[in-house]
Amino acid sequence: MIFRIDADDGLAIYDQIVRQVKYAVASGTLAPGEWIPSVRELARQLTVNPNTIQRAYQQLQADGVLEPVRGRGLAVCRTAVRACVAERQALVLERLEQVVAEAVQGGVAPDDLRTLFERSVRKVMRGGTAEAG
Amino acid sequence: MIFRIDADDGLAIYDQIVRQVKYAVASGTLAPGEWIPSVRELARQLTVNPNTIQRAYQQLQADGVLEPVRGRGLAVCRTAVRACVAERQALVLERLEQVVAEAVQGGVAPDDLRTLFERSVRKVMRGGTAEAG
Amino acid sequence: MIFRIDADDGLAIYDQIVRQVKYAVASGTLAPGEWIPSVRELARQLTVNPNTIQRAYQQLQADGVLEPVRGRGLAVCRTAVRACVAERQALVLERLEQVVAEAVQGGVAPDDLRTLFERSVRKVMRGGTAEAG
Amino acid sequence: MIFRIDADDGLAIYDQIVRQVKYAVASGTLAPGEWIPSVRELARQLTVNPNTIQRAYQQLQADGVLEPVRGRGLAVCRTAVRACVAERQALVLERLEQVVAEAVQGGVAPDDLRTLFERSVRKVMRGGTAEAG
DNA sequence: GTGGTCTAGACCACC
DNA sequence: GTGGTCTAGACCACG
Repeated sequence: MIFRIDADDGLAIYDQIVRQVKYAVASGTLAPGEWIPSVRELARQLTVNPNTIQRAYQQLQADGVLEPVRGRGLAVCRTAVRACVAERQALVLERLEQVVAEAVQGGVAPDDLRTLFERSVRKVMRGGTAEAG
Repeated sequence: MIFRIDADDGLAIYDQIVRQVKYAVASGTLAPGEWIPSVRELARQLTVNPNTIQRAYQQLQADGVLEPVRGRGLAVCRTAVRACVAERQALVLERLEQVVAEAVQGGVAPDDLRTLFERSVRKVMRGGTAEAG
Repeated sequence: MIFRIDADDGLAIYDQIVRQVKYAVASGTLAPGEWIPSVRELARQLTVNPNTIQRAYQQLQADGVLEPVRGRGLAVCRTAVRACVAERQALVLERLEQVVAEAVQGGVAPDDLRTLFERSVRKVMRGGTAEAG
Repeated sequence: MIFRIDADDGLAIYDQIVRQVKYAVASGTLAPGEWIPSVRELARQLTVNPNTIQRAYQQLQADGVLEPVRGRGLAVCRTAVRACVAERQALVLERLEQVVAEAVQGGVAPDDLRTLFERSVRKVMRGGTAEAG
């Protein structure tokens, strides 16, 4: 499990962690029943304050993704996968709609938008495969 | 010129105004040389604090989109159109790439992403034309 | 609006605040649209760290009870009352069931339990009216 | 002697054991002079860390409910019954008062509270008898 | 070792 | 002035 934090994301650090954990659960990288890194451990890895991690984990518990096991740590809930997959898709759709809406409203032609979209996909795929392989 | 402010956008109000003015210039809705509403006027229209409008207009001046004319008000710069068009496209592209990157990294298949994208475009086109016409 | 914090409650301070705000909304003491004391103000009143208040308010936002108004403060959501009333009743019922279940399971006779319950009600009513009047 | 541990109780495991032993003594299920299961035995039965059982037994000794017999184990004190009965009743009363106080303070009408209470008793009696018989 | 809570104090953006 | 975020460091209960 490796998380990447981007301080310039605009999104709060704890929120980036929440999102990445949910995505990891949705994509199977983090399986139900598995242990998530301890608060202190992840804080050390990301060189972030433990409180920030704590806050992220707390929200993940409130969202039913993690469950605490007294004195052991935090485990991925067995019921979380479906919700995470659904949420991920809903989130992507929502953000796509927002971008598309603003672009169209701002006078970008739909066909130009499709071109830009394809360019994005290709770029990300290149970057992703290049980075992964 | 009508702007729409969404308090729940997450984006700051003054930023929404800046963006919408630039989009309006890019799409020709706001032509070079035209006058932009006064701070007080727009603040009244949007029921927003005048300071907020002031801040948006300052940013637009700093970005070279508006220029002050002594005793008259603020006019759209004649040189601003090209920059606004470029910026709009760059902005859309940047946001698209971000969404696409996160989706792919989160395990969404490219084809699923295309489906979601097309759904967004159709939805926005429907909503947009319905709302406008 | 006056909140009372009991450090020996066992329940976390921020949780006591959350519960009291919800109860206040449920009972109409805190009306929809009203402003809630600012983070710093309430922290000063209760001589508690602002972060603790902040955390309580954040959870109340997550629960849809409060909504932030940029630069103004936090207001009680207009849709929150029904949910708060229902939650209050559900919570009371849940806790009653828990106490009753443990008592019965622990060998307390139902009639003795009723006596204890009536004694509690009378005591609280006395205390409440005495305190209020 | 069978104890039931509920990890989601909120109450610490060792505390659940302490309470259940006291209740058992109060209701006569566990008679004075009887032996209580050894730390290891009970830990195995409940699949709980032996340290946790140890802690519960220590607390019970401190409360004068159990007494150690060299080389034999822990026995229920002959003087413990009265204290356990009194403590059980006091505990139930205390918790009832707390729930009632919060409910009334939160705006629940006393008569509504009585209805909720009776509903709880009936539900628990049903569940209890159904489960026991 | 684990998570949970709290304090103290700082910085930011927004209105 | 407002809320939002983060750091630093402390203490606690639990296993």
